[in-house]
Amino acid sequence: MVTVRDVARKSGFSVGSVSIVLNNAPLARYMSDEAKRRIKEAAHKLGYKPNQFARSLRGIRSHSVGVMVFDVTDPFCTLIIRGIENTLYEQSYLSIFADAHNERSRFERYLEMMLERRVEGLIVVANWLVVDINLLADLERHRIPTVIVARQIQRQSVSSVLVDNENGGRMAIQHLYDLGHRQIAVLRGPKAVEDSGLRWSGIRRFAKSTNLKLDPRLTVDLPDSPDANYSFEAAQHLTADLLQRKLPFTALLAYDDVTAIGAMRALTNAGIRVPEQCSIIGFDDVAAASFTSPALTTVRQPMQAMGATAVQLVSEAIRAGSEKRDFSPVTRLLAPELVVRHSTAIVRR
Amino acid sequence: MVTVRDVARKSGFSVGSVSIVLNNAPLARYMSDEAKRRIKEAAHKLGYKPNQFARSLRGIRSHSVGVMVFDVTDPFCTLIIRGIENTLYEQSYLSIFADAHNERSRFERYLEMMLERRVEGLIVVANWLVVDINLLADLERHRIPTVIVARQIQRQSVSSVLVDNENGGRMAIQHLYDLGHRQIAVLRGPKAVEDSGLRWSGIRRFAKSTNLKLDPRLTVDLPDSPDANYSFEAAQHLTADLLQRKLPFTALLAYDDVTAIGAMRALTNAGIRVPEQCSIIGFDDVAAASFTSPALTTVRQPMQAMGATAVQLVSEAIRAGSEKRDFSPVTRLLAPELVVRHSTAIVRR
DNA sequence: TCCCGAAGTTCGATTTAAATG
DNA sequence: GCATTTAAATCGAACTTCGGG
Repeated sequence: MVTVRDVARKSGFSVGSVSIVLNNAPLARYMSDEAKRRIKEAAHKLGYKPNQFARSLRGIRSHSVGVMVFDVTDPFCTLIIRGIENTLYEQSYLSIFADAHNERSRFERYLEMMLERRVEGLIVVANWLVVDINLLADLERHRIPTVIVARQIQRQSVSSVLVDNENGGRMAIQHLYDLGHRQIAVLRGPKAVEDSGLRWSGIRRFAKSTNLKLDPRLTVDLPDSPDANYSFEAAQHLTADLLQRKLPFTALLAYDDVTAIGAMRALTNAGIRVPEQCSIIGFDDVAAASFTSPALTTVRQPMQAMGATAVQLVSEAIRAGSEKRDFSPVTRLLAPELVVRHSTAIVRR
Repeated sequence: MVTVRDVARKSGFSVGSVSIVLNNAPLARYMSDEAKRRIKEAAHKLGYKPNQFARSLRGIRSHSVGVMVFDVTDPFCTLIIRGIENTLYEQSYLSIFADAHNERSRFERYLEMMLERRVEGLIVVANWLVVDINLLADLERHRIPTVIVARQIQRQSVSSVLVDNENGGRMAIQHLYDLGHRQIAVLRGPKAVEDSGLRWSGIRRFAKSTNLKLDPRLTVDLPDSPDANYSFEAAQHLTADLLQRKLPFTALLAYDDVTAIGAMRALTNAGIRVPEQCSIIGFDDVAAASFTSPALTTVRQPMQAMGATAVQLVSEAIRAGSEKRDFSPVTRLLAPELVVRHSTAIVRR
């Protein structure tokens, strides 16, 4: 292992000078260019890499950010992770990664481990499960910049990044409306999930503004569940039930893509052709959405951008902290985007 | 921050004694039980947590393992990541995570950053892209235990964990054969991907043993590509081409699930019903496989187990290293599993 | 005033050699 | 000499102080 001492010996300067030059410390302006050059050259030749532990021990930056995901298995979050990774990379941060597995105890233990490693910031990807209050209190107790992705939080110290759910809900229903659909079934998400409520209010607002009637008997909720993939089966059953009630509908608006795909399966099984006899629209634009037959029309969440934005927020907050400026947490709502594929069509007359 | 000094003050002993007791060092047997009790109590009361940086600085363990993924976006690797995470968690390791983005330069930079953090071991998830030779040399230069998942490597110092591809290929073809299929199209993976070759040799071996004829005109290769998701489109085109040639086939064996789903789309588009007119079988058992209509029959890779095994191998190697024992790298082949869903059926006469 | 160096201190935990009764 | 405990050195970087030219 090459240390400052080695560089000092090789370059003929003292450890102090080496440290000053290599860190571009204020005192470096008193050093001659020649000295700087020689020191840098020696460092490079020896392949000197400052020991991160020694730096961190001195309370300098740890150059790492904690990334806590609630469920890596959820297809929704892989692109978010890429966005996070990508942007952290650009800013030379390394990420300490943890999959909380939707378990509170894991979350807490990981949080502690991350704090021990002195992460400079924390990004929580809160897919699916409800984040309970105590857990947020945990996040608030420590004083490091925290951003939560895909969930809005009303707290003093935590920023949020998420898609504009209300607007997204509106885009979905409007797309169906524009295609001429008037009898629309809505498969809402679990009641405990806030996203679902927001999307629903976007839907309702649009309906009200256009005098579209949404039959309450055609509006059903997914059950609460800790498993994101379970919603596929649940959606299948709910849709099958819906069909049995013999209430006509020409389109189905689903809470998310997995739900939509489940619904599509139920319709196909019942001999109903998509989109000729029934249109389907999802939400998220998960990878699997383009793999279905027909390919799923959906409202895309800009997941990679969400990840990138999260990193920008923490990194701003970190900078603010180190410069002793204030940084009040913000909520960033990113615009969703309608992706028209082949699961929606003009209504048959 | 509570330090040893605080514990020492509170308990009335010296820092040294505190350290000795709390770490159960050899010298601890000379300390009175009473002293031990009081020290432990004080530490507990103060909520003392040893500073990881200080420990690591002294060359003790860093308690972290690097996890390098070539492409997080690939649905294939999320379950592997979960397996890795899960097992690392059990062993109290924290993971430093990086997404190499299929780029060599990123890989190298991340590798360097990880080494700076003194990761005790390294796990590389080599989905899709070919790992080039130089890169392996990089892995070999440093002396930390390394395991590569999903790729077999003939090197002195790197262990491998992967599915038994050859056997998996055999299982796939045998399933089709058992259903009565004799005219089978095979969509192989890119030539540069070793997995594909191994699966193919399993297929050929089975064919030979049963006198099944595989028409070379029905065997096509996916093009090499840096993007895992591109294979969906490629498979679609290849299958469409195949259909145009008017060579009859009653089943299609695809390199992996994404490929299979692409092929399924092409068949559906051409008005061919799956599985009634053509059976399809995939490989991997990605999440999307159960979402297609009909649900995809496939050969499952035990991805979570692969991740877990990788961790076990590094952790064994780390232990061996710290006890100055030898640990020669091994290759672990995990058994695939046939998952029969609804995309395969008995051949029509 | 400008340029540079030597030496010492700090961070927190571990480990050694040494000192106490 | 023995059982117990402790002071001091160590790890590597960074910053401070003082001092010389």
